[in-house]
Amino acid sequence: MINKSQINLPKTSFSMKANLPIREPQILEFWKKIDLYKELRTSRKGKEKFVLHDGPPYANGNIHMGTALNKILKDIIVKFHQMDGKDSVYVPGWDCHGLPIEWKIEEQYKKNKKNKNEVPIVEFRKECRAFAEKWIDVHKEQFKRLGVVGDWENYYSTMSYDAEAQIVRELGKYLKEGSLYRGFKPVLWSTVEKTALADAEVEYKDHKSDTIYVSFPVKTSKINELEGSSIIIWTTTPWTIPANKALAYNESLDYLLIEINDDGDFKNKKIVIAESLLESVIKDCGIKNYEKIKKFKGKDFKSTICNHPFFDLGYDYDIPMLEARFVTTEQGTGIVHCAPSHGPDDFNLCLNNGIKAIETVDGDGKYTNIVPLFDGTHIFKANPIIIEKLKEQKKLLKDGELVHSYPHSWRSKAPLVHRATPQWFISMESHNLRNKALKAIDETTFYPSKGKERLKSMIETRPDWCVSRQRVWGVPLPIFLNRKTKEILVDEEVFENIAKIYEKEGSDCWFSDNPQKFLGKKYKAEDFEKLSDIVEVWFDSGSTHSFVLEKRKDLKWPASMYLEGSDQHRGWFHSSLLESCGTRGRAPFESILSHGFVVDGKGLKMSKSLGNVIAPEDILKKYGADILRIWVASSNYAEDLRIDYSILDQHSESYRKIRNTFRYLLGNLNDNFEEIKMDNIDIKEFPEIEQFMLHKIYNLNFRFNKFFKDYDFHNLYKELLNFCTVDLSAFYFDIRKDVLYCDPKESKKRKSAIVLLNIILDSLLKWFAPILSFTTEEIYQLISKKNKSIHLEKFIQFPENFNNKKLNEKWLDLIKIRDECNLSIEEKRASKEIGSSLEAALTIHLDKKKQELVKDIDLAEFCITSSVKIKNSSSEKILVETTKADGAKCPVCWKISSKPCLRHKCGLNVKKN
RNA sequence: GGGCCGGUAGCUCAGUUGGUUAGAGCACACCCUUGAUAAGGGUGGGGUCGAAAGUUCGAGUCUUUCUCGGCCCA
Repeated sequence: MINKSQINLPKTSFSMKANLPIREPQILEFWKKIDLYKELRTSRKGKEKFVLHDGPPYANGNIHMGTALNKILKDIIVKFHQMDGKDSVYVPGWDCHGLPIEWKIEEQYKKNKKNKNEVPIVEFRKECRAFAEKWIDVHKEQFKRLGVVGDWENYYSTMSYDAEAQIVRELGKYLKEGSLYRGFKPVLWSTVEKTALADAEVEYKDHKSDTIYVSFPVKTSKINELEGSSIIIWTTTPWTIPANKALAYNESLDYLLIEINDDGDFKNKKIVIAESLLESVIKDCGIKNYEKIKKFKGKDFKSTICNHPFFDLGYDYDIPMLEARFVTTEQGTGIVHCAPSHGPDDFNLCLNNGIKAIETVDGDGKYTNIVPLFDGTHIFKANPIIIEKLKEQKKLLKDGELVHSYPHSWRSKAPLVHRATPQWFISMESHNLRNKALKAIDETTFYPSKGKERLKSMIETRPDWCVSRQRVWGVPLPIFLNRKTKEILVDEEVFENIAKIYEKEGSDCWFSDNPQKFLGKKYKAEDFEKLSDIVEVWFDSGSTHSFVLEKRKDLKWPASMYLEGSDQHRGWFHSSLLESCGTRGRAPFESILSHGFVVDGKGLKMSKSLGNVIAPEDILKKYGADILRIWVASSNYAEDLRIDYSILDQHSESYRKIRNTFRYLLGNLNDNFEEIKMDNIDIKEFPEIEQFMLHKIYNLNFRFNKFFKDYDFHNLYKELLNFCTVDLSAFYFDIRKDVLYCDPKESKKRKSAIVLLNIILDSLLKWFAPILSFTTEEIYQLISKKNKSIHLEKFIQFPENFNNKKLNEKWLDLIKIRDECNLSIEEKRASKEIGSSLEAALTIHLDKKKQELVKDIDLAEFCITSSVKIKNSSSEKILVETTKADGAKCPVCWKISSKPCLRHKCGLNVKKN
């Protein structure tokens, strides 16, 4: 018997078992030790920059799958560009101001029986700041664990003094321009938190509302028949009736005047409703007997004036009927009651008709003293009283209840109301902001392209931007109002003075220090009223481009890319676009990549109640970050991304395949990697199969580049995985085991294979590095003497002469023959005549053309059999016969032959080498 | 309720301007191997392309409706 040491069996210290949860933290330590981020910067100093500007996550709570997906995707892209030779800079950031953190602190107060109102604002804000800082630290570690490389030491935050200062400067620009104005508008208001809410802070869920059909007596009308009749409206907010100022109709609808004959308050009364809603109204109100009096067009309502249902109780003003497109026949009566203080549509309609909104409800949700009868009543307790009063006045046709989708506060879950309040707005029109933004969208590349339309349609229809909030944890609006003239103080010197102060000490002082400090010497504090509103958080994060991209020397403005979840079309993409277009006339990004949401294996969103939530932490513990990174790379981010444990199991199977591909390479190279100078090699000296593999590598790299350019990672990953399984494991590796194990080390054939293995290892390492950040590093540390880290490497440029279309075609035909051989072998295997393919002797019947094809090919080697005989055939069809090979098995190469094995002298005289 | 996006094998994904019998890898089954060995190879089964109707000589691809899911808005 031969000694196993006499053949070249693979040997490597790269273990088959990955043990990622243990190994990855060690690699993180290593990156820390070599200061990878700094090395990356140094290595690309002066090169073209790729700046992926981080959308700041809110510094609150542990990360979830969505955040993990986002950060990994960012990291993959950043690493791709870095390996593409660019200086690919990533500076992570956090969004720190805002209601959720305030709420957390207030919760703590409640727990400790502390009264928030007794705590000075500055102290409260300090606690908010500390809270945000704590979560930034937590996030930082969680993100690093995912393998995300960035400038973690010099992250940005919206609460840094620099940021707060710059936000003041940005607002100053709008104030100076005149597009930031004081308005009085209904905004979504929480009477619990006593604040206006941002769009993103609103949740819609089912709510049971009181519904009422109310009659408004007609005072005067051009339609004679309407005299003495009543207009019927339907509303789900009875408490807005005292604020009613108008009624709205749609001129294109048909309306009916009917007379009710049922007993009750409305006996013999005439009422008006839309024709198409007649059935639903009579059913809803239980009207049994009625008579149609007249049908008329909505436009005939023009100039009709009604009385308020509480006319006799002090509501003796006129209620005009106004035309409005927003009136539909989906629900109600086809006539809508308008309270300009309590609805945006109502507000706009009334404003256009000279009816101003007034403050009918205060911040706590109580009617103000300008509302007769209800002064001091809370609106949420007013419905029964109003219904009672309407009954009393015989103006209530019907009341009921309705469960419908209704806005709620995301924090307190309390129902919200529209309430007219003094707020600060950035106009979409006054200085052409809308048009500037639309143009900027056209100049931006979107991945996937459907994002463009999504953002566009939002910008086209959005109202003016309300940037004020009546809270404390945020950047104070830097506004002084002249006590006499009520004019806004617009003076760049003052804004700059405030900014300078914030840079030094932060914005807390706005609330505590003498206003004179901010006004400087030019103005007297007693002449001005200092605002106490803060800036809404979307303005904060929308300004990150100004205090991060513009301010930092290592970055550039505009960013190469913004990358966030698709919800950010209305969030950060949106606010950043507007802020930047307003101040700089263009978008702060060149491209936008948006990704879908993480859902469970069935496509349902993750929720505690469904019990389908998977935390990144669990995945890291069970699988490791590289598996999670594979999940990210292999999923199509243009749509929602599914995840569950069975999906992760599949991906970890793929990971093992990739890992074993590397193990084969390393084993046969005995961990001695040698970088091949590819321009110097004479590929014609290689056996054809090596040339064919070089062709495959060249073309794979071509597609790789294309996929990378399109950020099409799931197809890119699939190509790489298929290369490992199909082209390497089942083909090249399997065929070449014979040469690698059994041929002498100095043989030309084996040397060629070794060159190929080096090239393949090098290529795979680099292709996979942005995705398998940890595993490729593990391998790189094993074999390379060149750089400190795989991530400092560049992608390989393959020489043109690797590309060989003609050879490729030939080999595709050869593989067809091989497939036929395998089928034939399998038959004999199934009938138990042979086991291993080396026990087979093949006879292949080929026509002349195919014989030409196989002329220089060692088919036995190619099919991994002991022998192949070619026989003439007149048919184009490939016919293969398999018989059991005759003779003895060479103890070295395991081929069976009746003659001595030439390569190894039958193992009897195996050379030591 | 409205707008947008999506539904192709158990899983992740391909499927050009409508044109043969809808593909790949993984998973699965069976077999082989034991010199990549908690690995490797071979073969194979598996799909009413979410549902229905329509346009067409022909539909996974176009139209409509419905359904399920996601995001956004009200």
